[in-house]
Amino acid sequence: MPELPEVETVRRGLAPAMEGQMIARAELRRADLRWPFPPDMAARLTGARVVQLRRRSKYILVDLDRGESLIIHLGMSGRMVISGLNAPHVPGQFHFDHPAVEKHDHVIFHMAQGARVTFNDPRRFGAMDLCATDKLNDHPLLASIGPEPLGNGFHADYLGARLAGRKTPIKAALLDQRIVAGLGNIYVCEALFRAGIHPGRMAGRISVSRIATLTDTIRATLLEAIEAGGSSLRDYRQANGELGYFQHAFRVYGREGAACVTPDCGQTVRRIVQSGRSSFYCPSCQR
DNA sequence: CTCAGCTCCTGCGGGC
DNA sequence: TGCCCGCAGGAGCTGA
Repeated sequence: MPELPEVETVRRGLAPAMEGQMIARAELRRADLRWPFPPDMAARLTGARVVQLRRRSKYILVDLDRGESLIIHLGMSGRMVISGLNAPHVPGQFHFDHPAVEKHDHVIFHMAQGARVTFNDPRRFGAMDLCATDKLNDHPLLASIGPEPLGNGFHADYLGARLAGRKTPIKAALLDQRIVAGLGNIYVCEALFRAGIHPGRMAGRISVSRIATLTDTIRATLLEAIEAGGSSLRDYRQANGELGYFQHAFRVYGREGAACVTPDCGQTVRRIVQSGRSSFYCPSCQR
């Protein structure tokens, strides 16, 4: 579920607890998530100071003062919970005591100033790894990821070139992280709806002008969702310290059988399965 | 290279 | 109430 906007919201939410702070102890409550942790991961994190938190695609990058970075992926069910951050002057403040350790709390970062950051992931599709900061671009998980959709490298000419000749449905192409970074099932559905493009349309058969519209709707959809996430941080709605899962109104995702939101459309949102994933769309608005 | 299908994992909801 | 099944899905992997 966490796609680019949710990961970005988590990154922003973690910053007050982690940036500039030392990791007094990294508590690994199991030896692996999707893959085994580096065998010496706890030792390499202990005593390191967090320089800054960055995001690349759906990955959170924790730059440490030792020239290494911790790579974190939330997978599908991964979440971060902050506790014990007693800093009323910090936006997104959380002041409460540490809760009891729960099932699926796999990694706990004990920060030197008392905050605790807990990574909980029932399905364990998440991942963590350590990598030299100046070699991150060569890391196997990051090396082949396409441009950031909110960055300068993502525009109509680029996307048109990458989609040219492709026979795969546009839905699958946009989920391909090598083409564009950070999109998942939800925001692909939403962006295609806004662009008026049917999810089953062959990627290589979309007009130049519609591809330009699509790049715009991808950006707008993501920016709106990030804004909604930022609001949830500001509004203290994440009162339990859990970051990244916020209320957001989707236009088609999860709305099978409901009325299309386009005024006077009158159609009903449909769901189809493409390569094993649900796609939601309006048969009238999307062609 | 491209593309479809399988796989990992657990929680949840529907059907009976 | 309890059991079984299907589904959710990011992304690496395999095989055609």
